[in-house]
Amino acid sequence: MNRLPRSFYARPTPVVARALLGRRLVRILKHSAAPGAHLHPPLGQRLSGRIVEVEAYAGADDAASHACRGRTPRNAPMFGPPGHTYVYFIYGMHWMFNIVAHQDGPDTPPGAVLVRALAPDEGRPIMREHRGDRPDNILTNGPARLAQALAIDGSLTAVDLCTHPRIFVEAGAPPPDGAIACGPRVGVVGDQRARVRPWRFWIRDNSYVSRKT
DNA sequence: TTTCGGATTCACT
DNA sequence: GTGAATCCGAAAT
Repeated sequence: MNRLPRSFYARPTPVVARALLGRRLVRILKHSAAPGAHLHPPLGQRLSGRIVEVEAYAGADDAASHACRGRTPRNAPMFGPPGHTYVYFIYGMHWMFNIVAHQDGPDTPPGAVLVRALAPDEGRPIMREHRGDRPDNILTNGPARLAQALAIDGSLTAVDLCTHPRIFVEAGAPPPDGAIACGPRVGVVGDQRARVRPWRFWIRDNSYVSRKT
């Protein structure tokens, strides 16, 4: 295990977003209670995938960011230390997994990176169960899908990726610059500046990216 | 206390 | 391509 250090997340949000591509998001599930399980170390089932698509949401002047209207109980993690999680519920049924990322300090704007897609790796059979036995090509290509596949919900908001035993990001292998594409974020409507900001980053030609264009 | 709409997905046409 | 599902946070009443 080789977790990304706190300093990785303590940079401008779009910089962190781009740098997260290719890294490995890891989720450790508790073992089901098997006879004699208490005799062994709590290793747990390991699920993981490489991050292939992300979006940055940052600053007081980003109308698409949950933090744009100031701190509330929901978005409080975005105002906290970099390297923590921000998980929220939307559309009455979906969980979105974000990583808090912004420069450290008293007057720096809050920000977070939405993880939109993974290329699934370890624990695929378990992810498939979580996803209702849907085919592998729609296992983790979408923010709500990957949260479901990795069993991520609100209980994992505001936890520290640098120390939490059951969710973290490993250094992995970032793609070459030429393999990275960027463009406007998905589902952002209204405010013109927010709409056109090229803060969605993905690995070019990767089949797990949530949508074309 | 009510209303509104959302960083989405799925089933169906 | 279209509409439904379904809850909660935030703003308005």
